[in-house]
Order: sequence, then C-alpha cells, then structure tokens
Amino acid sequence: MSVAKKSIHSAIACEFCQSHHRSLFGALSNAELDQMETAKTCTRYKKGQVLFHEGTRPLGVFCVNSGKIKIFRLGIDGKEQIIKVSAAGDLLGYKSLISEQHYNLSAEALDDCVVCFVPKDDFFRLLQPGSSFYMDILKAVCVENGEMANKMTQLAQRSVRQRAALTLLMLKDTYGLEHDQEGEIEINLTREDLANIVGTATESLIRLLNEFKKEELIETRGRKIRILDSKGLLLASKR
Amino acid sequence: MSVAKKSIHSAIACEFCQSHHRSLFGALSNAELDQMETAKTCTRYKKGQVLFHEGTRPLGVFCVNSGKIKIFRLGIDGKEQIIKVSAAGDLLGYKSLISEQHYNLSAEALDDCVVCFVPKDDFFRLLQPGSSFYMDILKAVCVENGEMANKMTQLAQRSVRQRAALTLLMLKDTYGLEHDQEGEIEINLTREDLANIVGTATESLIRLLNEFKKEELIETRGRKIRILDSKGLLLASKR
DNA sequence: ACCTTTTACTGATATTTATCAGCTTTTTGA
DNA sequence: TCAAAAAGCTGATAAATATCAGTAAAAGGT
Repeated sequence: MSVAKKSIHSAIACEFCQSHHRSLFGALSNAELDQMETAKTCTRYKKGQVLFHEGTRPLGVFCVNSGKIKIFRLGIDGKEQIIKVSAAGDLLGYKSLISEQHYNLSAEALDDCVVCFVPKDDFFRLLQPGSSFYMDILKAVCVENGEMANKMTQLAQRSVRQRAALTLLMLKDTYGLEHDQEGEIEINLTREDLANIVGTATESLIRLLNEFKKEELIETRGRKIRILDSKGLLLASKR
Repeated sequence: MSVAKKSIHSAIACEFCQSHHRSLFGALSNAELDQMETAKTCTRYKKGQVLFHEGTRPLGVFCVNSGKIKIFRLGIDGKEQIIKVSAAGDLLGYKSLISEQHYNLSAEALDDCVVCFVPKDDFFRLLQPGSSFYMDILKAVCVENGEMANKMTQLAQRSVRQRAALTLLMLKDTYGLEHDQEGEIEINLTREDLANIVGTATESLIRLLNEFKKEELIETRGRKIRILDSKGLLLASKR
C-alpha cells in the first residue's frame, strides 16, 4: 500500500458526468440532481488510498467518477477477499448506510480515482418514499443478491483454474468499459489482487496465468494482462 | 427426491402464527395483516417437494410456517449449491419478484412443511411507498447482502474442514430454533446435502464428520447429527 | 415388517492446490 | 535516473481434496 494523499477535486457537474448515466443516480430528475450537486464533494484518491474501512461507520455514499476501486473483506490472517472491482458509475457504501450497520467491506483505489461523496442526510433526502430512486435502489440490491448467489456457487464448485478464467472475463467487462478496441483489454492488477479475487494463493494464480499464456488465451507485459481469446477462456471456465 | 403430494392446508391465521414475529411480516399493522390473511393460501409440502424452480417466473412470495427448506442453485453437472436452509418465519422468493427476474434459486422441502403463499399483486399492495414494510424489506436485503459477502470470503479462504465446522454451527442455529434443550441439536440432512452446503464431495464430508466424531465435537445416529461441542467446532472453523 | 432403493461409508489412488525457499524482474519514489 | 522495495516467478515438496470402486447400512414405501 503506497503512501498517497487525498485532495479535493474541482467538482464535476453530475449532469455532465459521463458515468452518471450508468449509475443508480441515472434516473434522478434534474431538480434532484441539482440538489445533490450542491451537497456532494468530489475527491481525487491516489492509488492505494482507502475510501472506507471495514468496521467503521458510514457517513455517506460514494459515486465513482473515474478509476477502479477494489471492494474487499478481510479474511483469515488479514488476507483480502476481493468481492468486486468497482468502476465509473458505481455507487458504494449505500447498503451499509441503509442497513444502519458498520461497513462490512473496505474500498481501496487501484488507480488514481475521482470519486464523489454525498453525505448521509442528503442521500436519505433523495431516498424518499414513493420516489423512483427508492425502487431503483431496492431493485439493484435484489439483483446484486442474485449475482452473489451465483458467485458463491462458482467459488464452491469450480476449480481454481476455472475461477481464474471467469475472473479474467469479469475483469474484461470491468476494464472494457473504456478502451474497447478489438475486444483486447489490458488488466492492470497485482498478481496478489488477482489471486484475492479468485480465492487462491498468488503462486497458484501465476502458474495458471502461464497455462493460459501457453494456450494463447492471454498475453502479458509486465503486470499487464491482455485478453486474446474470450471464447477460449469461457471454455476453460467450464471444462 | 421422493414422490410426494402438495395439499391445501387449513389456513393459519397470521396473527396467531408463531413464526410471524420473526418474519418480515412481523411489523405489519393489524389491518395489513387482515388484508394478507384473505389473500394468502396455506399449503402443506411433503419432503422433497419443490416450491419453486430456478429459471421460472415468480408469481408471489412464500412464508414458511413450519419445516425446513433448502434454497439452492444448480451448478456444474446439476450439482446443487445450497445457499441457505430456511426455517419458520422466512420469506422466500420476494427478491426475484421485486427485481422482476426469473428465480435464480430453487426451493425444496427438506421435511414436511407448511408454507403460506401471497400472490404477487397482494404482496405489492403491502409494499407501498412510505410503508415501514418497504423500508424493512430494503434493510433486510441490504443486511443479507453483507452476509453473502461474508460467506463468499469463507468459501474462498477457508479449508473444507473449516467450512464443514462452520456449516454445522450454522445449522445448529437454524435447527435450534425449536428443540433447544442443552444446546444439543439434531440435524437431519443427507450427507450429500451437507456436502452441497459446504461445497465439497460427499465422501470428503463424511470423512470430516468422522474426524469431528473422533474429536468428540459431534455424535451421529444414522443420518442424524448431534452437536456436542460448539466451542470446539468454532475453534475448528478457524484453525 | 419386509423388500427395494437410496444413502452412507471405506480404502486406494490420482489430482489439485498450498506452502516454502530462493531468485529475478518490475515498480516506485526520492 | 537510480537504488530500494515490492512484486513476480520457479522448482521442490507437502498437504488437502476429489475420484472411483466396492460394500454396508439405513430409509422409505407398500
């Protein structure tokens, strides 16, 4: 974890934020958007910096404008289990806020990021009974729930190799949002982070990447991984 | 899966239902309860019978009155991954209803059960904006989300032995609701079902049960498992 | 209560995955 | 740009877990 500073970033108007369309804030009215506009602060986080920490009390919600953020839970011996990698448009920390619990996950910047923060009270002002936002949130959490059951099944039933293949495909989606030329996407995560998504030892993950490389499913340049053959990976995730 | 029939059960008044206090319906007003009373039907399911099936369209929600129900997802080669075991008071199938998706899980009776069914329209009538029920549902889903992140971490980081210990403790909770004499609870599931909760092969699970037996953490009589030493199991789940 | 079917169990073995140690390369920050 | 630190990689080995085959026991239905 590198030492890095957090700095206030010149505010980005939500209305012109490229990510707001694919966020849960996407369906807000202009009036509501204006309301949030004045409430929010935008912050630049340096790589390695923590947005929030498991066990602490949430004070508001985060909306990712740019960059990637790992969302993880600390397991045995402090080993991180990465639950998801968040990208532009993702809303973070609202579930703990709603359930009035301490964070049960931590969030840490994987790159330099710009993230907006909406304080608790302002968030709840938007979350008024009868608002479509309320229903959107409820739906989103229900959908996410189903996705997690899926992930649980994968963790329980698939081999490490299969999970590694699935992880690369998932990351292709996450990282593919921006540079989508030729379907070849470069993933820039440490091997340890990758292992902590897959749920395996770092050495095992490295060996599997070598296998995939020999099978010409991926290509690596230093830390960077480029996906060459998504179909092949999909096959490897099942067989 | 045994051949079994479903039969209409003489309706149980929600007001006098022992499980309604620990269900999400617990906070409904008397008027709302009456409303549901007329809408619902109570059904007796025989062991092995399916309440709903992954991939089908939800038509309402289920509320467990008595018995145990396994909630699972089909993985590779049709292997079941049991996500949870539901007991009296649990509400089932509402998340798919809300997210307007097909069921992503199946539900099957582990015992003879009595389960009430509230049709979609009536459920949504209760789920009015501004109602406390709405907020209760939202909170519950958020809490469940956190629990699933926890389970994912366990599946990814803990050994099969550790997970087996955790599973027995979890089942102690589920089955302990009723017969709570001396903290010794009998779990009545097939070895295969147990393996499908833990996420391992049936044979591996059986061997682990033998280990636990030798260590005097549990005791078995046929299919039945009795937990003798919860603290010991908790230790085994970490070490 | 009996017979059939299903489930439980055991041993042998193969496979997968983790762990440890040492070395190399890349990244980072001054 | 350069040195230190972190991350990446490799091989050897140990440990955990899955698989297969066969037998024993228990559950379930009539």
